Amino acid sequence: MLGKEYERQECSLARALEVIGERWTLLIVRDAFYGVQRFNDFHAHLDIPKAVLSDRLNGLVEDGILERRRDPEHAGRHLYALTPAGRDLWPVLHAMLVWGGRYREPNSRVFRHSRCGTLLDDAGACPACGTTPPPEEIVSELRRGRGKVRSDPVAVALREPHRLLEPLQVG
Amino acid sequence: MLGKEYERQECSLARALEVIGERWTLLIVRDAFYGVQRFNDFHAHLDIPKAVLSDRLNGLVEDGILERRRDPEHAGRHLYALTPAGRDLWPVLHAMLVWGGRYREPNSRVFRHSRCGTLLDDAGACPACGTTPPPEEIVSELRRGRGKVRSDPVAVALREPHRLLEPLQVG
DNA sequence: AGTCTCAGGTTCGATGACTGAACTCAAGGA
DNA sequence: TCCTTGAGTTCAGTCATCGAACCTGAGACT
Repeated sequence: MLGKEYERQECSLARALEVIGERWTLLIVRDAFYGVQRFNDFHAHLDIPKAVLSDRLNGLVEDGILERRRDPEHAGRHLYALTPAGRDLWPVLHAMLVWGGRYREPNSRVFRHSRCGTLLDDAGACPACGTTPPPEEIVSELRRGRGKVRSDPVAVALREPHRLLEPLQVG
Repeated sequence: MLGKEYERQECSLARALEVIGERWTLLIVRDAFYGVQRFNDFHAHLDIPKAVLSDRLNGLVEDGILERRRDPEHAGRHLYALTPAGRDLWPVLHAMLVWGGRYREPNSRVFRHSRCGTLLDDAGACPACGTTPPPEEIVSELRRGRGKVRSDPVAVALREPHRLLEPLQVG
């Protein structure tokens, strides 16, 4: 995005948008919540040009949203995982998912509290427990009849219910 | 933004980003919550090129986030106001303000429940009332010692506490 | 050793979005 | 009448994004 900064805005919204406001960035963060960790998996699932993906991943690492680690199983490869600051983006993501689901198109996935199996409400809280579960306690599963469009390995792996932040077994 | 769409993503987050994911869009929506209604006021407060502002306002009207009305006091001018769908973006905005305030820079404004004067918590709820007030019941005021940077008429008008969505008296 | 494949990038030209400045146009005031 | 102000539109230059092609290092295969 041309001039991703909004320097003249003295506002924490502007500061947040400088980090997560660029094209593709929030979709990358979403996939990170879904457990995607590898460059190729992001690439396969997002249809994003590799150059842009590389740029965004570097930016997210620099900004402290993602952490880059060496892949212990494959020398020379990396794994990307959300930092605590990145995990704290869950309320933002959830609010956008809810809004989009209400006004654009129902989301293809639903979210349950892993402790009790109850569907989360629009505020991200569990009506049964009366708490707002952190992402580690949220299980995401496909809504019936949806999610058959994409056939990349990540989309296939995500057809099974899956706990957020848990590394996805791809392929 | 080049190809603002994310067609291959079957996800309500992608749908939401197609509407509010472009540069400047969320800052325009923020100002609309602050009561900004006129083209020139958005322009003065955001330092946004007029061509882009015009494009974004048209897009937001098309997408049902803003409503364009004739200005009853000035023939040929317009007023922009949030639709119900636009007002429902408040949780998204608030979540981003909170995240940016925590990890980037404390926000220059704070938010209180107008009924009881209590500061809202990070989830946007009023701890005293136990409810999550809608934007019409939220008063925003400058945090002490902040907000002296900009001197445009909108920034000046916003130095007084102000109820969200209430048209701002500028100039 | 030489070749193949694959993940994870980088490089490249073409296309399209953003920018600031200049321009237009209509309404209202001096 | 001229001037100003609000609300845009137009335009050339700059910059981001796109998709395709290319590169590199690590195993794996022959």
